[in-house]
This record gives sequence, structure tokens and C-alpha cells, in this order.
Amino acid sequence: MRMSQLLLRTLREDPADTDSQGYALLVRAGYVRRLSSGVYTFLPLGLKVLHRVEAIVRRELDRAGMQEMLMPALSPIELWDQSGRSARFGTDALPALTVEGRGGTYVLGPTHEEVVTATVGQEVESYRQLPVTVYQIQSKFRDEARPRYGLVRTKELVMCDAYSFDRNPEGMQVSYERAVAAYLEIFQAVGLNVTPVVAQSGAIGGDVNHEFMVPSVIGEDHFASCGSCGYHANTEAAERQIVGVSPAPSDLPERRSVATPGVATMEEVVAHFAAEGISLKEMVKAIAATNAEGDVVVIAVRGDREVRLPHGWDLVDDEALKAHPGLHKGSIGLVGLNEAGISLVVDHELVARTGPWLCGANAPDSHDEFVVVGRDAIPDAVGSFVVVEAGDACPICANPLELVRSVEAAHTFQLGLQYSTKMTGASFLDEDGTEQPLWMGCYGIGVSRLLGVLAEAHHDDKGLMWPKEVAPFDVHLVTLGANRNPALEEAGDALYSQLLREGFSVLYDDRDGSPGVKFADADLLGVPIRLVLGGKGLERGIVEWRRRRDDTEGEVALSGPFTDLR
RNA sequence: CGGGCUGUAGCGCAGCUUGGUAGCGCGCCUCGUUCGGGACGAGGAGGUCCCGGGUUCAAAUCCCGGCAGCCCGACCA
Repeated sequence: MRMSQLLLRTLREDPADTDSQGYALLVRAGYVRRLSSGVYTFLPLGLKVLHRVEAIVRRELDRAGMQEMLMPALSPIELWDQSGRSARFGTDALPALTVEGRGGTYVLGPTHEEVVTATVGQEVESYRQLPVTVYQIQSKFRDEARPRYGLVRTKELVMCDAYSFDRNPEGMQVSYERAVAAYLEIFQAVGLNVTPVVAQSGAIGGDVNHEFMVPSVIGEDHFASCGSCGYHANTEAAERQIVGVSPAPSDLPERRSVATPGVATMEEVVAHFAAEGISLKEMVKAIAATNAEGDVVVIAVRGDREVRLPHGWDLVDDEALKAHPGLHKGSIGLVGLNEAGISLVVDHELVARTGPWLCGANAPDSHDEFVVVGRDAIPDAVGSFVVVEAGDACPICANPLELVRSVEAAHTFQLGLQYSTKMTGASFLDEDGTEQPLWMGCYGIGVSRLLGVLAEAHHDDKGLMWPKEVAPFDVHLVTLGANRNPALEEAGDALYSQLLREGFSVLYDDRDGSPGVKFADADLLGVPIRLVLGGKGLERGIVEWRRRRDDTEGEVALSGPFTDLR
């Protein structure tokens, strides 16, 4: 590509609305332009990178035996009524965009489980057609509350979504593992350091899923990481163990209730008992929640820790709490719940450490002191119910955990029968002649988001530094002063042609610009290899090369061949 | 969805307090001189001052109402 003809305009200053270095460079270097909040145009350079990432995704998924297809972005809302997900449209849980058309309401697909289930369900009639995994690369639409970091969080995004269909859970597991392996190959190939993390505990149901996290300063999530044994988990799923437990005192005081009129918040409780040296760490935070079955449960954790609700559980709001005579806002505690018919689940720590604990007394304006779990209150279940913090002990090896800021670049789910039992036609005839629902998995990778992550991961203060597998061009050829030296212009054109013949993709800066401008643009654009042909080089019959990533440089004969530059 | 801030030339900004019809840097166009790390001189083009209403002889500026964008938080299947 001759740069003189490329639709490209580089900017010397960061645009005002950029919130990350990688995004600022993508704009300055002319890869993308924002059309509106969270909506972007890929200019020619940006599209080249996007295409290169897509090519890697296709290559790896094809190798894994998946088949590419293309579903419409637009789908009738009736399909979403079948799965029940249309009920959640407009909420943060599923910020789908819909459009009114002549045929009714259409959904601009935020994801494609419904469409693919209907499609594949229609085509598959027999177990003989299974397993099958399909994928597509397509634009998705999500009405994000807050687009951020350029291509990282957008309202319209290019995504590769894959879906596997199997005849049984074992088959689903195999398909899932194959997809995960393919994803790891993709990240390796594009040049991103990814960590698959467990995103949700298997404690509730068999929902297995993994997030593929790329550590980054623009991360919107953290995952817990153990540097010793390799344990990784999303903070919503991470657990920790309790270490260094002190032996139980021989003479634990008896529990007693204390009147605490007007004391409601944790801070007020601490202030009230300040004279006894009570801090949040000696207290119990107890909250009311409804479990997956809809029963009210009290969850108790150490006072200074954040409660982590199991998947499918919800907090009981203040209004609903009033309907439970045994529970009082501000003084929910551990004692007497069984009598009130309310289950008590406690975090490991409350059992591992003997306490005694200070907590609400399940009566208005009253708190219990010297509570010992197991003596004064018998938990119905013990588990890990706190959000993991840095320094907590790894659940496997007790090494202190780190929290790593990172971007979710891909997500894989074992869906099981979640969609196939709700959608019509998502079944097949098994070997024994019975009709069975399809066992599904789904796998999404944010292709356009990867550009944002790549730009953030590979740049310096001068510009981008694309890994060669995704770079818009292999080499960036620069001639200096060719406009006033016909021989040099000719040599530059000849060199350009030769490089193309040798199979390189070449960005040829044939513009009539000063050396400084050309060099600065080359650094900004971030093509892996820069070739410079100047007057002196022409006389000596050489062209200079310089690698963007590490600034190593050298010379090669102008006559080529240039195979060593790869 | 709460809280804060900002909308002025392609980009980055000043002007607004104290109303008098718009300016700087970069970029862009022309000519000349330059030419190995963002050159210099001269000339030039380019603006519904986010939109609507109000106050006023007069509004980028003051008032009211919208819209958009950004930041913090909440949220993120």
C-alpha cells in the first residue's frame, strides 16, 4: 500500500476523550475513529488488524473442527420469548437493543444462543449428526451503560461466538475442552498473555465456565492468582482457606445480649463497643438473602469482609425484610434463627476461629456478645462466602493470593440443557429411539476488543508495537528525499515491488515529507519492521532495517533477498 | 441509574467572571527555501461558538429547558 494513497491521518496530540494509552494511540495512528459513545469506525489500517485477528481465530477454530456459518444480527423477539430472556431486556443483565419493524419487534443480537439453538435444532434430527460445533464472526449490539477504553467496552462489537451441540454431558465436556484449547492457541498466536480463570464455583449446579483474562492496567475485573500452585479464579468465584488459627481459650465467656438502642450500622456498633476494644474484625456481618430455591437464609461473615453471594442468590431488600419477624435490619445475628425457621450459613472463618464474636441479636436495638459458632448457633452450612482479598490464603496451597487487574477477552460456558429445553425443536433422536435435548456449550471471544487489548499491551511512548502476527503490514518502507532524487524514487519503487514479490505486505511511505515526520509516523503506526532507503544507502546499495519492538537495526543489500526480515 | 465536569475551526485549547458578533497552537492549501528524527518564511482557506427558548439596542458570554460527551460510583448475562 502506498501511503500517499492511504486514507490515513495521524494526530500529534491525544484526543481529549481518550481514557487509555492504547486507545489514544489507535486514534492518533489512524486505526479507528469514534462515531458516537461506544461506536467505532475501523479505518483501513484498523480493519487490516481486525482481519488479521479474525484470520487467526478462523484458523484455530477450523483446526479444532468447528464450522463457520453466519447468522443474522437481527432476530424476531419471539425467539427470545421462548428462552425467556426477552423479559430481561432493558436491564443491566441483558442490555439488548430492539428495533420496531413491519414484522414486529426485532432484536439486534447481543449474543446468539437463541438463534443458534433454533437453527441447529432444526437441522439436527439424529444422534448421528452429533457432535457439531459452529461459529460465526459478527457484530453484536449491547446498550452498555458506560462504554470505556475505546474498543474494550463498546455498544457494537465484533465477536466470534461458537456453540457446541452434543448428545450427552460427557460429549459436551469434550467439546468444551476442545474449545478452551483452541482459545488458548488463539491468544498465543495473537500475542496476548491470557489466564483462564474459573468464573463460578461448581457448588451450585454443574455450571462450568471460564473467563480468559488478560492482565492489563485497563482491566475492569480482578482475578485471584496464586503464584505458588497456579490457582486462578475470578473474584466472584475465588475461595480462600483460613490459616493460623489460634487455639480455643479454655474459658470462653457465656453469650450475653446487650441493649444497643439506636445502633444500626457496623460503624455505630464499633463505636458503641469501642471501650471493649471491638473492631470490625471481632464482629459478624450477617445479611439476609434468598437462595436459589427462594428460601430466606442468613449469611454470616467476619465484619470487615465483603459478602460473596452464591450464584442465583439475591439480597433481601429492606421492604421484604419487614415480612420476617425474626429478622431486624441493623441487628441480624446468628442466635435463634433455627427457632425462627431461617437457615444459617456461615463463612469458614467464623467456625475456624473460635471468636467469641459480636453480632446482632435478631431483636430490635440489641446485640449479642461472646457468641461462639457451634455453641450458641448451629450453622446449617459452612462455606466460603466472602469476596477474596489480596493476601488471603490460597484454597489449595495456602500461599497468599494476589489480585490481578485484567480484561476479560473471552468466556466459555457449559450451558447444558439451559436453552435446548426451553426452545422448541432443540432435540434429536437418540440411538435408542428416544427424543433427547441437545447438550450445549457456548464460547465467545471479543475480536474487536482484542484490538483494544493488543494496543494497550503492545505500545511505548512513541506509538504502537504490533506483534507481527496481527500487524497491518509486515514492513514499513520509508524513502527519504525521493521527490528530489529520481534515482532514489525509482529504487524505492523497485524495492517496494520486490518486497511484494517476496510475499511481504508492505506499507510504502512514498509521501513527500520530512524524515522526522516519516519516522515519527512509522513509530506511531507500529509496523514490526521499518526499512529506510536514503541517498547514502542508495549509493552503497543497501537499505537499513530497524525492528520496532526492540530497536535493533542493521543493513541488507538493496538487491535482496529479504527473507531474513521475517 | 446516582454524583461531578465539559460542549468554541479537522485535532488540542483560550475567550465567558465584567455582554459589543471570535482567537492561539497543531494540522490543511499556495509559493519559495529546506531535507536522516515531528524544518523555516510569506500568503491563504476553514467556525450554525451543541440545540431550542428567554433577557437585552446587542449573547460564545447572562437565565431557563433539552441533547451529547467525559470522569467517579453502581452495573457488566
